[in-house]
Amino acid sequence: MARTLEQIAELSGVSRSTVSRVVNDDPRVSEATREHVRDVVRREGYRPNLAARGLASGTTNVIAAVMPGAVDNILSDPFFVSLLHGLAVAADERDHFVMLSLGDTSFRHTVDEIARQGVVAGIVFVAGQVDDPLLEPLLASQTPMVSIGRSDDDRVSYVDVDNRGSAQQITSHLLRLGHRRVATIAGPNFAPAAADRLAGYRAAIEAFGLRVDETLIYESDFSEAGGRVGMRALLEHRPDAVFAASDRMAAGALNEIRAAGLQIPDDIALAGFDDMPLAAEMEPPLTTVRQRPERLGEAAVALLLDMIATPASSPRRTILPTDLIVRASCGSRQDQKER
Amino acid sequence: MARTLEQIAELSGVSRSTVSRVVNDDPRVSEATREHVRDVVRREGYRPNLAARGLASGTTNVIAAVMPGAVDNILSDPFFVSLLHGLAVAADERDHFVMLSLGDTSFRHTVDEIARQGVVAGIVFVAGQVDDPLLEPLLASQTPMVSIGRSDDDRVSYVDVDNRGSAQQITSHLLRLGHRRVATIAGPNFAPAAADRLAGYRAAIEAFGLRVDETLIYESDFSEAGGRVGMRALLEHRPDAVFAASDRMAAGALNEIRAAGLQIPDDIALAGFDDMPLAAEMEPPLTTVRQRPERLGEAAVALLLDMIATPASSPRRTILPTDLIVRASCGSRQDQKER
DNA sequence: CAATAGAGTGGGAGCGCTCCCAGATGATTG
DNA sequence: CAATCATCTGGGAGCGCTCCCACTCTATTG
Repeated sequence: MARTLEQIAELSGVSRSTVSRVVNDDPRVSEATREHVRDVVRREGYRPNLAARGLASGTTNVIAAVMPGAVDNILSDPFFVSLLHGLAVAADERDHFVMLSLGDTSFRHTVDEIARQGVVAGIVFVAGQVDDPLLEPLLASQTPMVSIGRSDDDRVSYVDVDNRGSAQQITSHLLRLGHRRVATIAGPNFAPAAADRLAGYRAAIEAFGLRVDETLIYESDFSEAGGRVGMRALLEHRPDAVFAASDRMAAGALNEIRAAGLQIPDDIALAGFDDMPLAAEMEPPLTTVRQRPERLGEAAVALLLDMIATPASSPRRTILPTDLIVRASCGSRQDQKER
Repeated sequence: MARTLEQIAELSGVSRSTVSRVVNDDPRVSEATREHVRDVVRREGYRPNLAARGLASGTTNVIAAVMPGAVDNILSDPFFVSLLHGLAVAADERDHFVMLSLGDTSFRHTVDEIARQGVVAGIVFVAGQVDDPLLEPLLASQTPMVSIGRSDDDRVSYVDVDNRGSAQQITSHLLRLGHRRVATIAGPNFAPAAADRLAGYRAAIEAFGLRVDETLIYESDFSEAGGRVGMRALLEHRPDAVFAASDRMAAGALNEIRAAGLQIPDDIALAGFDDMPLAAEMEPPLTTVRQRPERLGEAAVALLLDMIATPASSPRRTILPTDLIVRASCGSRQDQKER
């Protein structure tokens, strides 16, 4: 059924080697031969056998996406889903496959296997937390790896968005609108992104010449429930604005604010992070930071393939920009902008 | 670095063949030899090279998950995410890998590649619609395949939940509670699950001795927005209960009902389908049909590996049960049950 | 006790490809 | 015009495994 290199060679009257060169875009083939072989390849629908190629060359065109941590958290989050999408698209565009390795430590088995032999050309690693226990075995495997999200480990290459800068920007925006008691519902401390956003929040307040009021900081998780809990706690301290570290948290906060009989943005301004579809549909629409997780995925693949193509000892980093999306929830109507 | 079969053979003083037998659990090895070789394998951390194994045996332990259709729709839906999770877990448990092929027709390329050569042992196919255009090439590839969700094509093996029966059950429940003008917001007609749920709805009404009122049926998409639109249209026809074909639609319907100043369940009872986490948290909590997409994923892997192990000409089907989850939104308090 | 059957083991062949070296051909040089 | 070179092509070797056949050895049979 499926043709082999040898058969294509015979059909086009050249040698195995020449067909191989054509298929792999090796320049040392005359234009005429190349064209002819290409025709035959097309006509016969020939595709090289991946296993054979992998065996002979010692590499593959498979990228592993390792997403550890509690799966419920991971996958219910649209962020990861978009990320995965970006990975898949980018990999496809570059003739690579994405192999999935989801889940918690029970997947240790698979991770081992992925890491060990030449199964995959590289790994995209989505760390669940700072110093994820999977990091070490993955690094030890010597397989090229890109982490999604910053890592303190200086052996790790990563792609990330500018969490700190974005958080500072949106917090500054709230301050510039006249809010003074700007609170934040932070993400879990063990997540680098959460720590960075909190740091950005602090930086904005200090840059504005105010002192950070620790009672206006509540650490929670990224979920909607987490946002509700955080908001409930913060309401006691009478903030006039809240920066939630994720849109889902902002949604929870919104419900809580409303339950307290307060108006958004008049009584309390609200801002989120992510710009999930949900954000624009909230009532009022949510001011937030737009990040494009698909871009992260694409960038990760690009970086990874680059690292594979031209190995370097030092890790590489890519930081993606974000956009501040101003909507009604922060109270930045024209008249308010001026006050 | 990585050892080969041959090296393990030498280290344990037996032949390549014997090690291969041990690794592959071939019974034709004496217990003593087996133990000894196992020890060496463990000690050396030996893992067979997948590419070599694939080349020699002509098969792999990779399963492709092909999820076509508009990705935004697919991946924003927790259903697919859970499904993917189930696939990944089940595959891992059975020493298989999941290769991801997301996306629309731009992925045709990858699908081609997956289908053609012996890259994957089998395919789990998530059809976006009836007669998905990807179905034909996938079938033509002769690769064992399991579809998630029913297919009319009698060459297709699939796993599915009992959409029709579940919809009939929940609709009957509404009827038994005393509701007579039971409407439904159906899913898109091209989705088999949507068609089945609608059929179940019709069946329940007829089984109850009523006539189906076509004005009480609104076809929409599975999204929350779709639910809102559908509910808005249905409100004109004064239903006293609504069965939404997904929880997300139910959420949209709920907002719309509330916006119309009506009470749930007193003015209009509401029921959904899926039992997403959201359902229990709605106000009031949503009566719905629980399906476990992870189970679908597991079942698909189980069926697929079964088909690979013992090929049969006729397609196989697995239908998974669902649970009716009664909560407050349908108005089934004790006193109402009796009226 | 020769004939036969099983159980356990070893090694050759080959999966389809890439890599490397060698050869053929024609163009370029002093 | 012989010597050198670049360009293109062909074929051997081998990647690490599985599969098959052959072989040895012990246990069983009439």
